[in-house]
Amino acid sequence: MPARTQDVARAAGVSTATVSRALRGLPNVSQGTRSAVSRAAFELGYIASRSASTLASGRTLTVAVITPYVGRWFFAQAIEAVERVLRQSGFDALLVGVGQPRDSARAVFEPETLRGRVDAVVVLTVPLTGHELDGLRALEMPILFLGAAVAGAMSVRIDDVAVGRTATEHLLELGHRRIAHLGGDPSEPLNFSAPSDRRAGWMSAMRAAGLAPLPAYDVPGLFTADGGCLAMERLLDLAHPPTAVFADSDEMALGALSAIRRRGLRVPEDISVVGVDGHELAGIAGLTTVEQPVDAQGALAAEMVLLAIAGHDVHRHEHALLPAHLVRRSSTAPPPT
Amino acid sequence: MPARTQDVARAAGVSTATVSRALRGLPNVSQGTRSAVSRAAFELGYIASRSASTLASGRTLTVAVITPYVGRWFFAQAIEAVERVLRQSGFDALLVGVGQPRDSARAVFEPETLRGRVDAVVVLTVPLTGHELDGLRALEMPILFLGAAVAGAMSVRIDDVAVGRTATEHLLELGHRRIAHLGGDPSEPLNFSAPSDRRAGWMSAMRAAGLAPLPAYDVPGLFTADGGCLAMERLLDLAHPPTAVFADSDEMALGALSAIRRRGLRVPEDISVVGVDGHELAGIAGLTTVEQPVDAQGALAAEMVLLAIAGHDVHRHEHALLPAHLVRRSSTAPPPT
DNA sequence: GCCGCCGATGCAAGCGTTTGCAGGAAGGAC
DNA sequence: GTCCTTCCTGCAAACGCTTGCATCGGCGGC
Repeated sequence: MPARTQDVARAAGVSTATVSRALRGLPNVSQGTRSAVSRAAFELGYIASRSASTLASGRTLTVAVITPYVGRWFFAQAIEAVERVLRQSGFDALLVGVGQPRDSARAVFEPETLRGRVDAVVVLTVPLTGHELDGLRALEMPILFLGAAVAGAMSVRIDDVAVGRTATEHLLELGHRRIAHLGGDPSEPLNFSAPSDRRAGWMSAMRAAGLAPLPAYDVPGLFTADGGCLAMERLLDLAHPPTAVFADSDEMALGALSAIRRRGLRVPEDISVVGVDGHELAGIAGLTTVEQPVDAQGALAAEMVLLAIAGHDVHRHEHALLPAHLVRRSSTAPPPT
Repeated sequence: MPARTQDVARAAGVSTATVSRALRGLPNVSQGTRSAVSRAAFELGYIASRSASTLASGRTLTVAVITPYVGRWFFAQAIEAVERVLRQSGFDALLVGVGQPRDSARAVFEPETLRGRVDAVVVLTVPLTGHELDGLRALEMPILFLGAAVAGAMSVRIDDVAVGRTATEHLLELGHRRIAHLGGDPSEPLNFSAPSDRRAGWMSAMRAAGLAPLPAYDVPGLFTADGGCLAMERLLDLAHPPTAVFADSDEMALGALSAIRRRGLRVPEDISVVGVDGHELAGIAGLTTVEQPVDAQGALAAEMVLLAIAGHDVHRHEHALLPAHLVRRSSTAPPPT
């Protein structure tokens, strides 16, 4: 039913080879022929078959976006940006969700299935096994990690250690000494690098201030609002609760805020809270946070991957580090005296 | 480099036709041959070329997910569910973001480009133009609308009129009379059906209670927390502010909550707020809400689409309506006396 | 013991592009 | 006027799988 190359060729009075070249803007096609072919193609509503051209050329015009979550804030924002930029360049985004945690009960992510299916891969802070990583590399196509750096592949991220340090130093400058940390899930079989890096930043800032980061002050918040809420309650139950909390994500920080208020304590008078991300609701809630440019990271990731697909090997191993900056709001203040 | 059908055929001592049939579980292949082929395929790490098999068979094993947003809560949750179920059935999800609002400055969504690219389409509450809808129908493949009902296509959604009524009736039962509504963006060139349906539910419940829904009480919140915040401020500036607010989404409701508190008013003592969705942060914030099963909607949508692809015409026009129910929390109470 | 039927297999023709190679026309240099 | 380039164009061979059709045994019924 739909028009084929053959139909366009016939209508324009040329061969299919010329149609293919004309439509893709290849050189060695006369101006007259080119416009004749374009017109014929337009009139017939011709759209080249994706599978046929992929089969013949090996190009897919598709990029895989591998992600452990779609529903969580960071991932959703990043996916949106990546997809937008890809689409603007005529590329499709193939969404690949890999279960998390990826215990043996679930199907493993099998990079091999992407061979011939996509031209490049964007991996969203998925903690891959060595096996999966090797499989990905064996594909011999551009790979970009968004939110983590992996040797031998491109990456776009923020400096998570600096993020942790920035947040902690902000609290230290306000005069806090008992600063807790709400992090990821230590029981996750594979660790994301962001939480451990942010924790490292927290520790480093504490030590630099001559303070010892207490183990009891380092609690898992699972990167969810509920988790942050529960973790905060645990902290408040301590004999000496912290006067400030640094949460690895805004979602956890918002959970912490509600736990604090439910106890009848005030923020920031009794306890200060600082998060990470730049979640829309953080602004609404007056949460001080270390804002990261998610949209920019996603867009840059897509652009780098597109360059690599186009053969710009210059970027094949580029590691981009985008700035994150503290946004002071009303959830942080000096500790109670 | 990767193994081809030919290689497997040679290794198993059969023809490529038999390999194809054996590997896909088609009938008329002896048990012995089947296992020999499977073993050979496994040992060679054979994976059939997607483009070749699509070209030859017309099947793509891919479903397009068309969405105006990825970053917003409902969409992100729904996409995650749809993708998960598709993947479990061996299908890929092609993410297609269509700009919103889709003014002339942006590339229009062109359904024709999906021909031969996917086996079915899931449309997430995108308000399509008649032209786009016609284009989609011309594809002659299963189409399912998630979050809205469109004649001649499958759909999965909640009863949005009932949602509006449920929320409003809850407030009426508590004794509220001055009930406002935070809705979508009336300036959107194309209207989503959810906001207008929910508004209709609000109006219907008000009228049933013998009350006239005031135009001044019907304000646009743009479906964002910021928008909800601003809209709430406008309501509070009225000579006679409402004693209760029904917001079309939890994100707007959370924005409203913060606007109310920033004015020094208390929730629910001074003003009651009820949202819609079941956002994780709604639970944390104690927001009363009409919870909708987003994950279930997404999963069901994927399942229906898969059935339709498999040729079960029974479902070709099925409209599934999932239940939403009120979750009472601490943001609603009788009005101040 | 013959015939018909059925299950298992192979043959080969697509599916719709892309692309290396060759042919041919036109134009410039000598 | 000849020869060599330079462009443009077409031919036809892939690309790797699917599937209609033909073939070929073997088996049961009569």
